[in-house]
Amino acid sequence: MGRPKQFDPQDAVEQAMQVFWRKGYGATTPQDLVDALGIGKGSLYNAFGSKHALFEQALRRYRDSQSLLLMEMLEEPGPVKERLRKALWFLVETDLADPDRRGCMAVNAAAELAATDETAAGLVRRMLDRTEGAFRALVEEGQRTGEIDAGRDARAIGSLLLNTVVGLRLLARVAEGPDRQSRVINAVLDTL
Amino acid sequence: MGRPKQFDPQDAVEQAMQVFWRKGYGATTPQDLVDALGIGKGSLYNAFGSKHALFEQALRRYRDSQSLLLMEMLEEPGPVKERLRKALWFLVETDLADPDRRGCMAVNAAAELAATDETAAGLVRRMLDRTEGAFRALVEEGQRTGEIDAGRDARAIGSLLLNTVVGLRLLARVAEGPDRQSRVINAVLDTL
DNA sequence: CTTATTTTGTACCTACAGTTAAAGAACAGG
DNA sequence: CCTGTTCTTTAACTGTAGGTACAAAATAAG
Repeated sequence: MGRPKQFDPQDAVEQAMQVFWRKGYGATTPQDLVDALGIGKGSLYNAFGSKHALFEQALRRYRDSQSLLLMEMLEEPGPVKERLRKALWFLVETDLADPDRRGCMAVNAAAELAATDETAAGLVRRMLDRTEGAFRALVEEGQRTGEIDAGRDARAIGSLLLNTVVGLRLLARVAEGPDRQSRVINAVLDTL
Repeated sequence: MGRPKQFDPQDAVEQAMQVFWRKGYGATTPQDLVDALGIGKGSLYNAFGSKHALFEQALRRYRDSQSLLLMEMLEEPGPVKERLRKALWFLVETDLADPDRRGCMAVNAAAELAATDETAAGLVRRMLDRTEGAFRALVEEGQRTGEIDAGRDARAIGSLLLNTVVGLRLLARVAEGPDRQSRVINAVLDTL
């Protein structure tokens, strides 16, 4: 019962995610959120409790959408290496095409908050675990098809790929063009 | 002429660097700086002008000290691959041994500020360029000594190494132990 | 010793961050 | 259509960010 909300909480979290992604946690003010969500301050705090709680929901939403995106990229048909190359290129192109150069929200959150916000750190940690696992699974698939030497440590290559992605997305924050990232992708894939 | 400063500006910048490194730019307050530098607010603003100007000096100082450190690591005697392995391990061990898990100040600055602070972004960019150059030079040395296949693109491997370091230092912010980073180092060096 | 110059300490100031309070509005159930 | 509940709006409120102003203090030059 009670008066129904005049906004869609899911949509609000989505908008909040966009703001936090663009400005970071600390630099985002309640006013920024009020403006972006198009609701009053009262509603904001009634619905989400605090800036930090809303950030947590926003980061969760980011995780879910990104995971989905990556899984889709990696599960397309074709040779494993090609899928990897496409996925990495997609990330780099998307990052560089973004006029705000937001990079990866999880990477940014780790850099800004990991030391002081254990909740955020844990969220990012588990996100990285999952991504590493996805890469590892892909490598193992490549080993089954004979595309990748079965003697190599799939887990280590998974870690390498995860680390590469993290690096690429950080570099996107300051990169002037795609050249360096292009070299990174080529160099990594050449070793598989 | 005039009254002499009662503190050493270089030392003050060093202390400021420590604070900015630990807390990030936005989360550092003038009060934090006053406490850490042990000087009054008046002196702070008289000497450095603004929080941002002091941050810039602190980031410059970080760059200089880090560059020196890396160059020293890479110029030690011994096989190129061993030097690389030692240097990467040193970074990871240092990062993980830090109770505050500060990671790399330049990486953190890129994640926090690149979109809004062109000065900081440029500083980080040039720092990355130099680091990449150092790695590339080391690879070329390895190619001259026959330790690394001379047919490979030294510049691309330099980019790969730079990207690896950036990733490792970001991971340090959330890593629970050295395992993942250890796998990354092994996987990268296995490919050289 | 005076003067010009720079530093220091203290006080002060404006703006806003992040949140809470209070009072009314919109529903669902009985 | 009254009641209890939940939402919305407006208005506060505390604390601090980031910085400025000013007078007193410490020097070097002459």
